[in-house]
Amino acid sequence: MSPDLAAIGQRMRQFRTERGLSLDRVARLCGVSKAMLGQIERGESTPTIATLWKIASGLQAPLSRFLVGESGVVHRPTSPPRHRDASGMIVTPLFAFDPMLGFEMFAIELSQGCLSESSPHAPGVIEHVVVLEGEMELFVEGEWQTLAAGEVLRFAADQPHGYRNRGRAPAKVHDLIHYPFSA
Amino acid sequence: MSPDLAAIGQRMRQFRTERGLSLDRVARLCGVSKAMLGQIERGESTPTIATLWKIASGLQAPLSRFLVGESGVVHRPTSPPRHRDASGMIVTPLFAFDPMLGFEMFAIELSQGCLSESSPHAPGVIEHVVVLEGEMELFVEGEWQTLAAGEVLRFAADQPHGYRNRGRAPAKVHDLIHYPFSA
DNA sequence: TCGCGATGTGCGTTATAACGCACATCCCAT
DNA sequence: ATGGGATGTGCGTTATAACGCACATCGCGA
Repeated sequence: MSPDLAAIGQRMRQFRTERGLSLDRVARLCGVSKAMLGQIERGESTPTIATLWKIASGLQAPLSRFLVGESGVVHRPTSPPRHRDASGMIVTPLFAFDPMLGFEMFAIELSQGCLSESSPHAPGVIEHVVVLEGEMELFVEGEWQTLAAGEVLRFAADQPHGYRNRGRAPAKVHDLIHYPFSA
Repeated sequence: MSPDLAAIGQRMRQFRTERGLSLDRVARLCGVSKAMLGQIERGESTPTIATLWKIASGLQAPLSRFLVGESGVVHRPTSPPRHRDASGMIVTPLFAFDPMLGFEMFAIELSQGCLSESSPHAPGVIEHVVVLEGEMELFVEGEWQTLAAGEVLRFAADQPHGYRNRGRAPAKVHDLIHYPFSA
């Protein structure tokens, strides 16, 4: 969840040393003092976006090169951050929302007979549903659509929508919610 | 392209007013003083990445929402053509790549004993793996990590990485590949 | 008209990002 | 050893990000 501020310095240092650059050289390349660069790499200072941009620009690297959080770490759903809904939905977060990536992802189990109405999200929000097991129905744009295992549906979630399971077995789905770059 | 630092405040203000939020409300949502938010919106102050992260996270918006401008939304279901790899991987596209969303998503089945080495992708590319059935191993940052069903892993894919299945059953996983917003 | 809540901005203070410079260390070549 | 160049870190100063609070303004209803 947290931006992992300590790690952005480590990525910068790795990026720099990988191409054999000195702090002094980088300082001249991007117009940031090498003392500041050293502090950032050691996690003793969090840069402003202005200086981070100067660094990324001077190194010709995308911003996301330094900003992505928690890379290479396995998330084990040990004790459930698992959260049961009143309507019979069991929601398990898979990937927490990350501002740099713009989406979050859940595993959802729909018990038999479950019905969940969802009020519209913010404008531009898009949901992606992948059915893993069982069968479910999605209310989208005024009508119910049936999805079997292996089928997917992408829809605009800034409208009223809902999920239900009228089958005789629980349904397991993945739900990816993507937040827009513009409304 | 230049970051257009003056415009990031305008985008924040537009984002906020579009959903009828007050500075005070946003301040409480993301833990940043409303005075600071006002200054940022007016371009009188450039935030640190820490506060920008707090803002984006509190507003459930991607960082790139304020760093670059974009527009357009498409929502269409995709049909699944299936594609077998030489190494024993069966790759089924779930969601095709969409430039507006910045990612694509596959369902992958790893047959028993399968081994697939992947050369590095472009800088900033991030993969998200979710194990659905069976067990698999991922080579990330110099070491193999084991993932059981229900476990997930996010890693930087601009480095050498690989997948293999040394279990006795086929493994089913989802793979989401996110491409950075280069600048 | 009066007042009251809500909103956004100005102000003084504190925390800290960023700079320039000097110092310590390491690495070679002599 | 020994000196000199290159590298990374510590230190004092300055610029400014960030905070809390108070003030000005704008509806809106009594």
